[in-house]
Amino acid sequence: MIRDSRLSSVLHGLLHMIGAGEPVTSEQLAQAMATNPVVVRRVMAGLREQGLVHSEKGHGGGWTLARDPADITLADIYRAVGAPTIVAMGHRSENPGCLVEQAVNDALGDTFREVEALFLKRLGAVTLEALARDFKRRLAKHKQSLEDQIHAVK
Amino acid sequence: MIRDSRLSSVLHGLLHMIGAGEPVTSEQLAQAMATNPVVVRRVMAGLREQGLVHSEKGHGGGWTLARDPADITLADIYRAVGAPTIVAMGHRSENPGCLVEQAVNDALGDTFREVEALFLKRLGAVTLEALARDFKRRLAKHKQSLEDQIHAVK
DNA sequence: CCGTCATGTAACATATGAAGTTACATGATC
DNA sequence: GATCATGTAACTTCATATGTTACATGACGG
Repeated sequence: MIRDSRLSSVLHGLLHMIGAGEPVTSEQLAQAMATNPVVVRRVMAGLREQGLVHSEKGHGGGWTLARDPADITLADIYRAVGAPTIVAMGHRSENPGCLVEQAVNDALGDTFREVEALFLKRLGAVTLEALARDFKRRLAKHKQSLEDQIHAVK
Repeated sequence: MIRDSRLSSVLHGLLHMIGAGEPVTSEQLAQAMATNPVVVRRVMAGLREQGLVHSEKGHGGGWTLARDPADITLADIYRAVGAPTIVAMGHRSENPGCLVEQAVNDALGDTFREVEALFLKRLGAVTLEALARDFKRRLAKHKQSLEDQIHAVK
């Protein structure tokens, strides 16, 4: 079962970065990601290794996107956040000789790879830029809705 | 990430059941599944609710298949073992109003459903009977291989 | 019936891994 | 060199899956 709360969390942080025109500190990201600074650094370290973000120390330091958001897809992020294989069964590494698992893997091995490929393909079709645009649209709509409510009360 | 060690474990148990012509006790299944009887009952309870297996108390009691193995697919088992949704992101139930997650779900909601559908479709194409046959084939081959080794030593 | 064997299930214990925390080192800017 | 930020190791929760104990329920065989 795919259940990555980290991907969701990281996206919060990245959208926040796009909004700000300057480096964002781990402290600030921790707010956006509803966690604490050290966890932010830990997670962002993965993205940095993949060349998605850049970090700077000292005054005015913090995190920035290392690439154009239009060149970053959700697949990049998903991989960087650490999802080696999407589908895995049993204790393949523990009992590689188990005949039951051999039979299952023979019957479904291709399926596992196929499902994973489909998932990543779709993730790869969504850029961070597209997501940010959609998010901004929702935000504007949300604000409008709030204002309408205020007017209605008056 | 799909990572169901239970499916693999349950398959061990079910193949064992097919082999035996009589009810198999939780104790015996626990051996086959490398766990203990209570866990077996817990897991098998899910299969029973789906009408895949049947349990009988008392002398000569135990677990039996409730259906022809040719009519049971791995999808049935996967579902019964408890995998409501394969793909899920974030804490949708916690922050249903979160705009970031709304954007992600809008962009990938169909993908999630699609990936899950593909996975279940492939699982649905493999019957327990087919798996059992393949397993037996491997077992025979394995035995043969062992005998060959013995002969070679002589 | 009554003893035995098996499942059914609640309640608790343990283990595993993710997430959070503390502490301190490193490097950059002022 | 004081301050601000990341980098990282070590430790502490926390959640969840799994294992365990204990006992109730029901079935069969005498």
